Amino acid sequence: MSQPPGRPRDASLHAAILGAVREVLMESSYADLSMDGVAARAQVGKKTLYRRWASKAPLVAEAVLDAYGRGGSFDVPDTGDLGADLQCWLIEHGEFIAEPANAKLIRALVAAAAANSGDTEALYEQLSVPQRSGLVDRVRRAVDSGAVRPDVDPDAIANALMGTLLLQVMSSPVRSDDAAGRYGALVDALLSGVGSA
Amino acid sequence: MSQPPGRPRDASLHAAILGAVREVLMESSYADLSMDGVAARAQVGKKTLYRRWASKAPLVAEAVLDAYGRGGSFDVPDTGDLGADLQCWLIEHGEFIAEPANAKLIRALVAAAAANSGDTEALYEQLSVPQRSGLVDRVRRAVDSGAVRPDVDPDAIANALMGTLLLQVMSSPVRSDDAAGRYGALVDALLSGVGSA
Amino acid sequence: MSQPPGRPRDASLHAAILGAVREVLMESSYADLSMDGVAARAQVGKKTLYRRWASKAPLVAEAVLDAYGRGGSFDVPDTGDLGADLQCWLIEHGEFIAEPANAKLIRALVAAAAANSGDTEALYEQLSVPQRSGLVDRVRRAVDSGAVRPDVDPDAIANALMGTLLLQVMSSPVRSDDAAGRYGALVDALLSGVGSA
Amino acid sequence: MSQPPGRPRDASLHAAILGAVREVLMESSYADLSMDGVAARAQVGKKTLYRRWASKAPLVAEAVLDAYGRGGSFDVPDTGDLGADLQCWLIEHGEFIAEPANAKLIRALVAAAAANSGDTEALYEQLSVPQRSGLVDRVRRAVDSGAVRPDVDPDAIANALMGTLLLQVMSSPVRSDDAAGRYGALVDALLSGVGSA
DNA sequence: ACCTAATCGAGACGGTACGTCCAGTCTTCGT
DNA sequence: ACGAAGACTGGACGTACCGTCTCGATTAGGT
Repeated sequence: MSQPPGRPRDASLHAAILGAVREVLMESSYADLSMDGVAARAQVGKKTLYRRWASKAPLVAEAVLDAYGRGGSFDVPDTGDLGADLQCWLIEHGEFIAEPANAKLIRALVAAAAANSGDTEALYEQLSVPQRSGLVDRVRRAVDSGAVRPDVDPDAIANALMGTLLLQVMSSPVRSDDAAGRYGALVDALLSGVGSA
Repeated sequence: MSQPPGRPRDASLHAAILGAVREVLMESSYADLSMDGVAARAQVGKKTLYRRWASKAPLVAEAVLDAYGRGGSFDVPDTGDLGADLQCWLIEHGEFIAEPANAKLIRALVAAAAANSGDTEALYEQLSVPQRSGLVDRVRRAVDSGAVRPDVDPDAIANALMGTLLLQVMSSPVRSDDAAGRYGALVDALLSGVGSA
Repeated sequence: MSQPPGRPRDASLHAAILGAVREVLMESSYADLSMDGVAARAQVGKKTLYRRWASKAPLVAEAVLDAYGRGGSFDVPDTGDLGADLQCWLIEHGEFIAEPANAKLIRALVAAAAANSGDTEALYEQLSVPQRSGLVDRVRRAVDSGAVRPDVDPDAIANALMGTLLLQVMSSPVRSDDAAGRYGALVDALLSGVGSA
Repeated sequence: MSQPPGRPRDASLHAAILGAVREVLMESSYADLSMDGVAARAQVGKKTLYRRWASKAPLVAEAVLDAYGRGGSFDVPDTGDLGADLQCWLIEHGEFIAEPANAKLIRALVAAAAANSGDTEALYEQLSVPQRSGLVDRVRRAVDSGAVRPDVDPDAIANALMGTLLLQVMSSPVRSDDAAGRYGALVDALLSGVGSA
């Protein structure tokens, strides 16, 4: 289990660089973030950046996902009440993206994914796959316990919830006030249907 | 109704430029699109571009929306059957974004909106506002006719539908096959609820 | 006789750039001169530099030769007295290179010529050919008029004079005081020989 | 005379490094020589380079002077015949620099000296001082022995001879054929004068 | 037929970022 | 302490792009 020859990479730089990326992102945007700027702010040579990340997109992706893993919560609660659990998850994430700094980070990740055609899929899945699987599992458990109809498509539900949040993030500057109220309405509609019963 | 003095703008250039933008976008991505490249491909001087669009973002936006208006349909049908109408709208748009070329265009618009914080709102609203209003109107009409419960939030429904499509377009390369099937499931859940009743 | 299409190059930038190069060169050295620095000082984009010069070496060469053509004198006088004429030429150039600023410029040209193997010949000849031909012509005229022996090699004389100056430039920081006095001694030796006769 | 503690320096590396420097210099130029390249070619760590030489310039200087001391001869012969002795010295050095590989080495040393204003004096003197003192001594001895006129300036003679060689090496690619013939002509002129007697 | 005025293609311009490459230093291991 | 290997900061390299500008040439109205 020997170490490769030469000076090992400084692990502490990783965090410093990702932190610098987040700082820049919060006070400007993906387009305004430059590798030069990150290097300068992190007190790091540009070569160190390119040794660890191939380009701007994966660097931003890691910085954002790192923050999300650090501060955001991924788990879907399971109290037995599916409606309450989904609404709880929705509100939790809604509060996260209501924070302007967090919204900027997510928008930067979307920009990184959308800008370069090669990176779209890879980067996007990093964020969405764990979320989706948490939601799908929760719904599936509700199906298994008989709480919801067996012909319900858990993926469709998960997409609707995540899509609502994504749409919210992208149009956040406007009208984020009443967004929270709609989360309950969405879950109500999904749970009980809109029919005039 | 007099014409301003000087040589009038060549109207045919508009279409040529937007077409060139779409060509570039389809074979690469937003990041790879350069104003120089567009000018060269459209056989146009750069000054002509900046005379008509303030920067890259609105140019891309118009090119994409132009294609959307040309090939996609914005109207939500109203047959009286809300479920069928929403599902029809969803499938129509789903087929549009299933076309890889169209997906690339939409992703370019998302990139343009997400990259520069100043453009996020403006560009995003151009695409989402007409869609949202069409959906909200349709749902509201269903409320008025008593077809659905009066406490339903039309905006929450619209967000869920549009968000599902947005999420779809961003992760399109993977799993676009069974996506269409889920549209019915989503509408079912919204209409009838997931409750095991 | 038509002008090529597009905006023509700004001729006034040429002088501004060459001046900036000379400024940098006088307060530092060839190695310390950077294209970035020149561009910044001349208030010019880097692209403008590379549009006109392929690299640092030819840029420096033109800047130095431009100054030499502007301020230095190339002509060998012809008063009929070969010794006086050569000594005059030698002193004139000696005074030019005694000026520290001028010596720095010449050293920069030498560095430009010596650094890149491809440029050595080309750059060096630009400076030395006109000088050499002036000297050789003058000596040849003296041969023709019978003032000096017909078996004298004008090129050998020219090389000795120019080489003395070149050596002087390269070791100038030390001992430039008594250099002037030696010019007379060299011409004396060449004219009259060192023999004890 | 005690040995310092720790592992002693590997003396064989010195030659290997200098050899690697000369190899690189002969197949490219001073500008194309990098410390990384030298370290790689000599199978040596960069730290080892900087432990022994302060920077690129003195390393190149030692490599070139090492070759000069190895293959060229510095001594001015003293057969009693000053003209023959100077011509012999001139031809010997002329043949050395006529070898393209040697010319490249000398040009690299000139580049090292001319590029950084701090190194100009130091490096240049390393090569020229021993040469000059040999020539000056030889001429002074001729003065003492009465073979030449007492008012002859030995430094002026030495400068003319060394300058001729320096000029030759800098413009070597062109016209190195008849250069050798001119050495005799130069010595003739210096010894006997150019006057038509 | 001239004149004014805005358009057009072409391409130079200043500025900024890109991604690569070096110089010179530092840090790991092994000798 | 010395050795190879290689990560580190700092900064220059040469290229590409953005958005502006400056040419000559064109294309309309108004005189």
